[in-house]
Amino acid sequence: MSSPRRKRSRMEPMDAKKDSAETSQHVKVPVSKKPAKSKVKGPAARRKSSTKGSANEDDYEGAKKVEYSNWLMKSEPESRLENGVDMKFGIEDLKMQPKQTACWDGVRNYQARNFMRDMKVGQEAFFYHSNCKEPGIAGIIKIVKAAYVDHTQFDKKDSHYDPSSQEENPKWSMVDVQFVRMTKRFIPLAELKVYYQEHAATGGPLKNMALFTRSRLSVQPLIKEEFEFILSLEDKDS
DNA sequence: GCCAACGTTGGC
DNA sequence: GCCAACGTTGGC
Repeated sequence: MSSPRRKRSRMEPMDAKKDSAETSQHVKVPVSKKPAKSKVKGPAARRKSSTKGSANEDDYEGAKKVEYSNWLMKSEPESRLENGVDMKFGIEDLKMQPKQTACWDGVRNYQARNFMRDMKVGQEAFFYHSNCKEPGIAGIIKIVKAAYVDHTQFDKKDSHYDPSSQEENPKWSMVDVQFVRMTKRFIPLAELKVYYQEHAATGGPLKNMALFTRSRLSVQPLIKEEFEFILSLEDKDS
């Protein structure tokens, strides 16, 4: 996310158009995304991008469709202006929202969007602080509303406005997330990296962790082994 | 502020 | 469909 970055707080009472059911308050969270100015015209899906995966719609890796049980969502806890809008939205900002719930808008990357579309209500995710003094996992959130249209793509005043997206065929989605708890301690990126490197060399639960293998993705999938291993770190001294 | 990694754009 | 140029992410 933007990772995040983003934050703008707008809370428009109304809008939300039908889509947003009751949960979100639009607060914005963004996450990493970028400013959206993309264009892309026609063909819409231009698939593939680089590396691995499928950038756009499909997300099969081969044929086996890996099931992801958990997620990691990045957001920026420190102020940073993007098109004049402050992207700050740390876990403390989420806690202050009504119902401690916010919509994760502003994601403008196909892989990240597709992962959000795969999210199921009730699944838990790590809230990751990026682009800040101390990057790392700060808390746990859960998905409380499955993917629906991200209204900010149509808002010219929004920093993630996407002029290429048509209302009849929206390009971008978002989910609603709710604060669950802080992790027992902050789990720094640097610490995770040490485990990743060790596991990559000798085998271990974090050997393929997206935070390192696809570091720029603002919404990342986690398999159960990754999620549980990281949770086990809460009780270590570090 | 630097810059590596990588996604996107768009000409050809 | 290739690929160079360009833009973004995000750690350091």
